[in-house]
Amino acid sequence: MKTRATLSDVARIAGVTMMTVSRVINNKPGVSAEMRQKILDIAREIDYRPNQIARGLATNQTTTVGLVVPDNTNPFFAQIARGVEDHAYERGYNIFLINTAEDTTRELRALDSLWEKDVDGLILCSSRLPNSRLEKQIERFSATVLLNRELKTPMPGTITINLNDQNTAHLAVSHFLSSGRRCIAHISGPSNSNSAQKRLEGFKAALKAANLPYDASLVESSPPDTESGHTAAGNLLAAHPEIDAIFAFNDLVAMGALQYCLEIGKQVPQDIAIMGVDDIPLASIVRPKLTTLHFNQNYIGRLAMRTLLEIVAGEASPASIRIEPELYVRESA
Amino acid sequence: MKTRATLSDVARIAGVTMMTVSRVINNKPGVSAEMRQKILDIAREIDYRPNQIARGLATNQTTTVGLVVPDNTNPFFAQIARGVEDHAYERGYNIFLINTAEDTTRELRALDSLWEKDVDGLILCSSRLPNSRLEKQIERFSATVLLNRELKTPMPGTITINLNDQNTAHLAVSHFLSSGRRCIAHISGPSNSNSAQKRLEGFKAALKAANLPYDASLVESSPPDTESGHTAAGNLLAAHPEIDAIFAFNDLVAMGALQYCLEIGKQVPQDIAIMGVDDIPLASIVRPKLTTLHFNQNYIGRLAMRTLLEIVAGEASPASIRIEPELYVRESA
DNA sequence: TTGTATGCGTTATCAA
DNA sequence: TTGATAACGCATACAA
Repeated sequence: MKTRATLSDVARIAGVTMMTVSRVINNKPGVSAEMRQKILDIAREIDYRPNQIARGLATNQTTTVGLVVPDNTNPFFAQIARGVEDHAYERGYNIFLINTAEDTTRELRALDSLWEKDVDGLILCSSRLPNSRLEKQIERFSATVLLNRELKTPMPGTITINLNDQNTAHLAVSHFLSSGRRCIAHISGPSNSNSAQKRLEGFKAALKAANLPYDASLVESSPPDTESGHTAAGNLLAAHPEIDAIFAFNDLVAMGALQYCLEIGKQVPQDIAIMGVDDIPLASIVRPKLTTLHFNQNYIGRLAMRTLLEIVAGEASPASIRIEPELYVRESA
Repeated sequence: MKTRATLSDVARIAGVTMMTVSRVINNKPGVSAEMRQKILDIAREIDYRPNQIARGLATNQTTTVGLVVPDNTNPFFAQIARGVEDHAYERGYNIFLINTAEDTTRELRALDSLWEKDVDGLILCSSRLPNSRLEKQIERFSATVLLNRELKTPMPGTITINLNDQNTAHLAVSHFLSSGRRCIAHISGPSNSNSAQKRLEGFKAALKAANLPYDASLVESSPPDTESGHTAAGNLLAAHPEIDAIFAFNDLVAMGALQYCLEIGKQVPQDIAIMGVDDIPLASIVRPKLTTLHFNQNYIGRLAMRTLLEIVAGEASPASIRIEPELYVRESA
């Protein structure tokens, strides 16, 4: 590794001070045209690149943001991350990606390390932190976007982006009902997940609105992955063979449920209908193709990054953004 | 956002110089036990965290590494990234994630920005850069791990990790042959991908070893995603309806091919066998379950990070690591 | 065991 | 239009 050129290298060669070099590098006025050109030439010649660490120390801006997700392997968050990174790239930012693995200790350490790294902003997805701790953490960052998590009271410098979980559940139940389903089960997400709670509420509300009773034994909580969905469906159907529809927490879970139903010889959707949430790419690949409540994750990711930069620029006020689902009827329901 | 405490804040309160505080923060000897404890207490009290930007400037170490992938949304790289991040977390490192979208311009900009950010090391996956440019880029980093990419000649401070692509193709063809397939097609990856080229070579070699002729019209190049696999299979089968086996570049492509075959009413694997590569989680979810050449991506990711840190620590010599595939026979072949 | 001086590469504030 | 000086927060070498 050859040692990198610095501002003073350029300055020495050009026979000027670091300041004038700094001015041209940062496109600031106050330098003659010929001097500017000369410096630019030299900089290119010796392959000078500003040291962002030093710049960060001087300006308190790192052109760096933190992205914290439960699991970047989950297609939902993978797509979100891609959207975030795409927009970050366009704006000249770099992103620190950190997984929490649904572990609050790890989440706390993630936030600490981002703070130490002095990121310009934070995008925190599906935080599992209790409110008080969460607020304490967020206060340390000058700009934060909370994804999949609400705040009891607005906080300066933070904007929340949430899926409309209530409506999501409502659309699912309505669709089941309108296609004649009568015994609807729900595989709920992690009980400490905000979305899971909201969707369960929506599920209950939708039943009530249809004058149907709510039976708690038709709801099974599960981690948000395929195997867990598989076993949850097993439990549900063992206790209630009469189930003719399952509303799953997300597509991954729905996938597992679908697989289980197929394994025990059920026809989908004839015998039992299955609906997921998210519309991950997988949903349209599996057979039967998954009916799901679509969210455009790439767009949400970009939106999160864009919003974050607006906060950084001081152009945004505390706000909460709600994203609406769209019902994509495919083959499983 | 409240302003953060600095070393000198702690020092002032403790009534000592920054130096002694620095010593206890970094666990260095030369401080009395009581002083150490007192400073620790104060630091916790005012929630002091070392500013890694400043520390980085002073030490030239940022405890930060860059991870460059074509697409973090591709399950293969998502798993790799997870492995990298998991191990980074354990070692106290943060990772910059950047997508190249298979675009060399974007890849170059990614590497430039990582260099400016002064990362301690670089993990570069599936670089699409021509050799000369690649070498020029790598020289700038003190430690780099190249994944899915070979180097003509070893370079100081860099280690390559590659899948054994030749053997991968060989295992696929052998399995097809031993199960009686006679007309084997290959959906090859991007022509500028190292892996794609090697697998194609292996494919040819395996045919030759079996005394079978190589027919170039049985090979179709395709981007490494599901839709592309779908259309590639379409092209192949339109020209050669007699194809009874397809070796796909990866599971995503295989998935698309599988879907296409099902759509035109072929039975898999009775009429046509399909094999992928990677063993992404999806492979065991889809129906029929995909037979594939398994690689443990999480392990590879961790290995890459571990290896990188060994280079950083000066404990490693230039080397090339080769990962062997394992045939996972499931249902599609 | 503790402190002083200096530097890392850059920007900001004045001055010339 | 350019330059001198200080500052960002911390670590290193050397003294005391």
